[in-house]
Amino acid sequence: MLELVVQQGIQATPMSQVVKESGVAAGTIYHHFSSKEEIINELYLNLKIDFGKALSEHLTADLSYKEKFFQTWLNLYDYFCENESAFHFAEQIGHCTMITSETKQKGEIHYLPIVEFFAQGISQNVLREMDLKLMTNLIYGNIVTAVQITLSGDLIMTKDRLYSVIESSWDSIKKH
Amino acid sequence: MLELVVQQGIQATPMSQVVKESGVAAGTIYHHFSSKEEIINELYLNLKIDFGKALSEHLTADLSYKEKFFQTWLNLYDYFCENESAFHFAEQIGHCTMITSETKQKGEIHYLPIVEFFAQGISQNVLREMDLKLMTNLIYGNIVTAVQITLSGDLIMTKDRLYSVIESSWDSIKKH
Amino acid sequence: MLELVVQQGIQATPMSQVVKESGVAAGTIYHHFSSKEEIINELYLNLKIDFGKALSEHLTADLSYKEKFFQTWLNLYDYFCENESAFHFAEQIGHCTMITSETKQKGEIHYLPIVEFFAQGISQNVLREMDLKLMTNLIYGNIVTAVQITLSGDLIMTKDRLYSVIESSWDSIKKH
Amino acid sequence: MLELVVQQGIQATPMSQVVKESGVAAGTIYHHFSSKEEIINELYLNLKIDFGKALSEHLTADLSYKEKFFQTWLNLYDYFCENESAFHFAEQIGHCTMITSETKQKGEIHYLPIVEFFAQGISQNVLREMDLKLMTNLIYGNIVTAVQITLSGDLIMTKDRLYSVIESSWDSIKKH
DNA sequence: AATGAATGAGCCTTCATTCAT
DNA sequence: CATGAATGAAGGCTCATTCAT
Repeated sequence: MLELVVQQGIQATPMSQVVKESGVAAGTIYHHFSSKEEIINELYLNLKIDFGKALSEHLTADLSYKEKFFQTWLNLYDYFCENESAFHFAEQIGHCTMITSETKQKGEIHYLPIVEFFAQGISQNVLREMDLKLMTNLIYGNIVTAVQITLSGDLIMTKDRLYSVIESSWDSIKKH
Repeated sequence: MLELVVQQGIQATPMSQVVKESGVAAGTIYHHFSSKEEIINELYLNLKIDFGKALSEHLTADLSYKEKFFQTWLNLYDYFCENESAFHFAEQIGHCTMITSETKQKGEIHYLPIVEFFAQGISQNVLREMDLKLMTNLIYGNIVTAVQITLSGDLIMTKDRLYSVIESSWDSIKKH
Repeated sequence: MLELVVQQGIQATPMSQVVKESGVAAGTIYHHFSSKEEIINELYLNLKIDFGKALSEHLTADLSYKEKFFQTWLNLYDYFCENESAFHFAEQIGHCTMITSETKQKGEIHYLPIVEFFAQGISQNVLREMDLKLMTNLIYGNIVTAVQITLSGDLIMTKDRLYSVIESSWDSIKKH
Repeated sequence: MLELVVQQGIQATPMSQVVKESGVAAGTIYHHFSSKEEIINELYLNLKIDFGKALSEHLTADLSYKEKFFQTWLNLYDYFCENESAFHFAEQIGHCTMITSETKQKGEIHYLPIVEFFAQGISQNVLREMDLKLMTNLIYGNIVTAVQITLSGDLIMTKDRLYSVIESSWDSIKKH
């Protein structure tokens, strides 16, 4: 059911549509969730879990730090491109007041491995000194930009272009 | 009048609120604009003009290319921090279907000097080879990230931190 | 529910009034009908069915053609006088664009027996040669006129006067 | 200016359109009329005058009573067919509460010659005994029916058909 | 637990009318 | 006299939510 709402995409989706697509009655939904806000928060959390999972794929021990960075970057990029509605949902979440700060905090847990990964990079002198929040958001922003351009269709995202962007990302945080 | 609606911030703002805050009657607004959509589009365009103006401030001829980049970056960052509602409005614009593609096209005109600035950087071998759309969006994304963190209050944006971010931005596109 | 709206009478009646008089909430109405237009069309069809039923009452086999004509005429006249709002509704329907041609077509089905009755009259040489559409509309118009005068109260419609009108109607289409 | 509103046709026409089409400002209109209702009433009266004029055209002294009836009938029929908007306006007038009974009374003055014509017919034993109001409305209704069918385009109103209708009208009131 | 009809505040917009200029 | 910007109540309709069954 949560999946369905994600596929709908937006928090702008009326509950009436959710009801129709989910195949259950309005009352039934409100048996499980106290409000639309709760559904959105639940969804948000589920997505964060998915993101967390996606991020750590294909990260074998034999990869160098930079290679791991590239793989992680690509993991999120691919996930968003393949789950367009999840991406748009995540995009909209940022600009709506429906997500409680409590939920946001809960969601960040799933990003801890990444934050940890960046922290390691800094302590190992592979990445430059920078506030972790700043650094992670900067890179996340880069990925979002790449996904936006890819999905908009304004530009065909060739492999060359994509790797050039990742390289940019890397250069922006790597130790000089 | 446009200013007032911008201060409201969001296109999700109901007209009833726009009416209340603007201090004029509903009919009055519709005397000047044919629909909410038109208001939003008008606003969008006005903001783009403002952005364009803000971007080119303090760009004296004596500055080096990198210095100009820094100044431009700061110009937009400062503008957004000082016009928080304009920032939030711009953020939401991206995810709503209200802005016509015609309006978007018109809006891009005001960014031409920047695109030109980046193009120069590439042709002068100061910046790396990269699609212009990609490059500008990447940097724009960096600024947005910085503004978001600043405005969220999660992190105090000291001068050091800010310059560290701009340096990151620069490193991500400068010629190796 | 349909009945209630008919009692309101007019399609010029605002939905807010329909809501108030019907005793249900606005949303409830739109739960059953997708728009005001649909309500009006539904109403129109229901009325046509009622008309059709009313028209064929008391038509026993022992009546002569002329007597059947008189009875039919009176049937519609009585129906309109007893269902004043239905009459006014029917009157207004003609001048509004809300009724779709599809609905109109559906509605005409219920008039077929009458048209058939007139056709028989012509083929049996009881009625004069005349386009059926013209003939039925002429007689319908006579009835409407009589009802209007009756309901306006400008003139007391005595039995004598009424039969005089029906006689006029009859004379206007009977074979010389 | 009045003409313009008639051409618009309907009382459903918004004043804003009247303003636009008339070429004068809203305020100007309200200098001359205290309300939309007054405009409609004024229009109504003007039309009644026009009707009155139309009715008595081509009525030369050499015509027989029946011929005069035919001519009068045709006068109104032609007037309506040639002034479609005036016809529709008149049609709508009946079903709206905007026309005051005072106005209606004033309007009837212009019909007096017709009423007189029918009265003569009765007293001269050419027409049957019938309440004058009833008789005039019956005939008026016949004309309206003919015009409606003509303007609807559902049936091509040939000369034969038209004269057949007028004959029907005549037969409905002529002395047996 | 599940239903879905019912709710009613709120949405964007229109329009007859007013009033300062 | 003329203007037209301003008014604000009212219009049709939506939608998150409730509640009797």
